[in-house]
Amino acid sequence: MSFDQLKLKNQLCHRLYMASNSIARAYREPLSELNITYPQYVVMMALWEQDQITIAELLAETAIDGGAMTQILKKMSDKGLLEIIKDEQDKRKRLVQLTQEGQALKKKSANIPQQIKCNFTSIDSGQIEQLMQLLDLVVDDLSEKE
Amino acid sequence: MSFDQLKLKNQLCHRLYMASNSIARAYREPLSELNITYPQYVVMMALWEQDQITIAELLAETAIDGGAMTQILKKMSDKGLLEIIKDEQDKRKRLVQLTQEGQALKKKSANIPQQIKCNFTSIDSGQIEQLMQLLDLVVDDLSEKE
DNA sequence: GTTATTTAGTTTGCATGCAAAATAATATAT
DNA sequence: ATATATTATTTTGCATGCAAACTAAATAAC
Repeated sequence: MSFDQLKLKNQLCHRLYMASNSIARAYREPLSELNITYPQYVVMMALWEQDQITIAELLAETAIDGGAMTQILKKMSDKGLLEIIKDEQDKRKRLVQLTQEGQALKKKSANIPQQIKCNFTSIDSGQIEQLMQLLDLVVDDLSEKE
Repeated sequence: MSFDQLKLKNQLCHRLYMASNSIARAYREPLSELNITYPQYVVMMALWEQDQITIAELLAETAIDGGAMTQILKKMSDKGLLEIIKDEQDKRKRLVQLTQEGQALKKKSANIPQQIKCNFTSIDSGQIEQLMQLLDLVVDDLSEKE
């Protein structure tokens, strides 16, 4: 056998690894000016769309690890971006709620997508759309199927 | 303004994040049977293609972080998969060399690509090829340009 | 109505990714 | 030749991703 399948150049996983790390790295500088990390930015985006959701809902939206989420939310809470309040109906649950400062950060972030897109000179928006659709297929195929 | 650009569903970065994590997770089980982690597998793939290369070359091939690489190689060396030897010409450099055990692992890994591909039911090999090409464009656009 | 089970979150231990500082050795400059 | 800069690699500190164990609270079983 040829072992071609084991060559790095033929691995979708490695392409995803490099692309994901590359783009997360591209966000570092713009986000550091807002004093947040990339996963924290993801949490913010989720909350800007839907505020006052449970941690479980936030986990489902962001696909961030549960163990990491606890730490991330604690840091964001310390920074004054959000508050974690108890759900009186179900005391197991906790609700995440943006502070005014957290809400205000949305405006400061409005230009970040554009900043990132500036990097893309050899790929157009149609191809990015196509890329996202293909990635959705990958994620769907790999998600828990039961 | 609409802030549509800040919605999670419109973020290429988040698609890449989910896809990359999903596929790395898919490798966990098959690789745990070989007693290696995903980045260690990437190092192995690089070395199966080209053995006895410097750490710098290995970093370039794999795109793994330099700081992490030191630890990864140490663990792989402890497991007896490879050896790190000094370059007598240039004493700053160190060469990475597979052991017999490391070379033998290639055969045991031969079926892993197929195992992973079994997960893909809604995406065909043509689309995967297309996906990899698009990812290459992303990586190229985001790589250090100087 | 206790007991068992499930659900929501947190904690822990390990393995990175990353930036920045530190080390050691080679190459350059003057 | 010696000071300076560059290269190769390691170390350190912080922020996750992940699996597994753990806690607390709500549900289901009986």
